[in-house]
Amino acid sequence: MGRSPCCEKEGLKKGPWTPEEDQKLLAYIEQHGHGCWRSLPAKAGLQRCGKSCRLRWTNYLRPDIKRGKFSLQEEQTIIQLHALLGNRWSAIATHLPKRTDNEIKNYWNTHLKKRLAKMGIDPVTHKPRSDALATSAGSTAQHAKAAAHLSHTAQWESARLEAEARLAREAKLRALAASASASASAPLHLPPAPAPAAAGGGLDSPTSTLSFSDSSAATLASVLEAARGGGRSASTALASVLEAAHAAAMQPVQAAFEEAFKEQQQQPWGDVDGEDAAGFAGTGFTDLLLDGSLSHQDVMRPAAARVDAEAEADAAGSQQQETEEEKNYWDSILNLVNTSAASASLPASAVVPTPEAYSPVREF
DNA sequence: AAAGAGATCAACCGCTTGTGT
DNA sequence: CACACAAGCGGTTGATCTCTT
Repeated sequence: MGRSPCCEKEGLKKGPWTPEEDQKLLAYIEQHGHGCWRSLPAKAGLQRCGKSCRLRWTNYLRPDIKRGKFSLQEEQTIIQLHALLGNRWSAIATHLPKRTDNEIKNYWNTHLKKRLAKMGIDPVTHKPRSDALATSAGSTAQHAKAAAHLSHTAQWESARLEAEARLAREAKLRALAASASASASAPLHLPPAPAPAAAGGGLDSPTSTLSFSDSSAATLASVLEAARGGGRSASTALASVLEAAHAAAMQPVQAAFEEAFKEQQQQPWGDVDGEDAAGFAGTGFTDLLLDGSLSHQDVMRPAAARVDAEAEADAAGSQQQETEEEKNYWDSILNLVNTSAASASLPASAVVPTPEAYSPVREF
């Protein structure tokens, strides 16, 4: 309450932008920067609300926007990041240089979501459909086990969050320093360029320069960093980290994607996007799965194998084996994060501590 | 060639968050 | 601390385009 609607004034135009309007907006921002969006339309001579202008600028007119078809690599990155972050489109967009959150959101809703669904993967949870996992016998035990695992994960991640609080401070300091130097060299009339992320910090930049040709480890690490430094609040960061930990359990499925992707790279595909000359096929790696080259079972095998292994462990009462498995699993994830963080020249203090630093199962 | 269905994506809406007073 | 405002964000809509019959 008390907040006036953004387009309360009558006579403000809505709907598609005309080239003339685009030109006015572009010319004004190039000359003065956007400044206060609410007052911009009047100054620029536009019959639009500030919100509409901001949207038009950020989603369409901004010079650092790449338009057109998403590359295979971008698709893969989106899927991975969505598994970790959920529908946090702006966060995902920070890891896809020159792509807007709106564009990514649209692409997810119109392409990727459907593909995953067709493959029998729940696009929300990124898990194989629940019916594939829940067998009639022993499902209760599995649910209890899953809950225990989740609880374990939450405890473990909560402990790690303490270390990440420190990282958040460091990341922000780095981002501040980077943006200060960027502003000093930015063009006079344009808004300050977003801080580059190459130095390991400032990953909340919409034009992050993080290399996406790197392994998924880099993605995971950068996402965790974003959760630390780019989150809106501590609670959001906590939620992000917990979600990330939970979603990381789907790593085997992601690995299957990678495998399918590699196989596809060796195929003589046509219709390759010009920017994907590195061998990315324009048909999309999921098509490989859909056309039968790689069966659904192939895709599901890694995840299913894990589930099966756990079920067997249950049957055998082998809690020891399971504990080892989980420990190894989380160790491997952390190693990925640490390796990536180290290679990104993060200070030694920024490297996430290994589970040995604190007991994986910890009382609150 | 025309009509209908489906896909796409720019833009809007309303809520949340951050910040200043 | 409470409030107001600006900006950001994600969900949704609707116009337009493309494909299919």
